[in-house]
Amino acid sequence: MDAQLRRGVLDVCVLAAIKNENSYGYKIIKDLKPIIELSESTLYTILKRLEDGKMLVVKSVEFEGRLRKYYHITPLGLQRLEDFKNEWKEMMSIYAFIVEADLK
Amino acid sequence: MDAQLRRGVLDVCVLAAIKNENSYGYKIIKDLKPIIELSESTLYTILKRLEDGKMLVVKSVEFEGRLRKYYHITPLGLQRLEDFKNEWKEMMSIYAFIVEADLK
DNA sequence: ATATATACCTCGTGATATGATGTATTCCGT
DNA sequence: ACGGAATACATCATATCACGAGGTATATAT
Repeated sequence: MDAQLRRGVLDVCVLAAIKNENSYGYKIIKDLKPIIELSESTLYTILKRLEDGKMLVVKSVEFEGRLRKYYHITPLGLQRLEDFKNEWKEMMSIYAFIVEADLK
Repeated sequence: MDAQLRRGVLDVCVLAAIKNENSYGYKIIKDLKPIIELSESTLYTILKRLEDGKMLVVKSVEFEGRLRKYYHITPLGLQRLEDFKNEWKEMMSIYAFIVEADLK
């Protein structure tokens, strides 16, 4: 898939992945694998950015002797998902224009 | 609209804008205005990139005393539009995942 | 023992959109 | 005749971003 197109949805995919349950890095990658593949370096960059933007909060939990960072979505993160749905409508009309131009 | 989302379609919008008639910078911006707004600096960057990628060719034409650069799409540019349509299908399933997560 | 899976992190690089800025001509209202 | 808006092109610096390469450490399976 086109790199640029990916960028538009990566953040939102990560938010969607933690929406219903607190998850952690390694699990997010595995959960998203059937939808969209992303490397660890990419994910951690995104998680950091989402944290800076206060769209999620992090909680370190001891698990089998090692630390595991659980990510929990915030109201701002939920808002981002809502915004995305509206942005998608705009995207659909742009897509319509492109396909229409293609039919002429 | 989200900046990242834009980036995924800007190139393709420009290609779509010149698909049916040779157009030039200033006109492309005006034509795309109802669909997606972009500044001159953005457009010329994109046009340069598309030219480098051989997705369009440029032809300078004298028009009312000044030079006007007409952009014409190439087979590679048309292919890019086709590819985009396939990529869009992937995007739709990603979107479905995001909305689905939102409903749970 | 060794490899694989789990789990985290950082750094450098290349690609990108955009605002700011510059140049030059034509058109239009007063 | 004058001034500003529209037309038309271009470049540069900046900030943002995904990602590969590399690093650390433990648990589990072969």
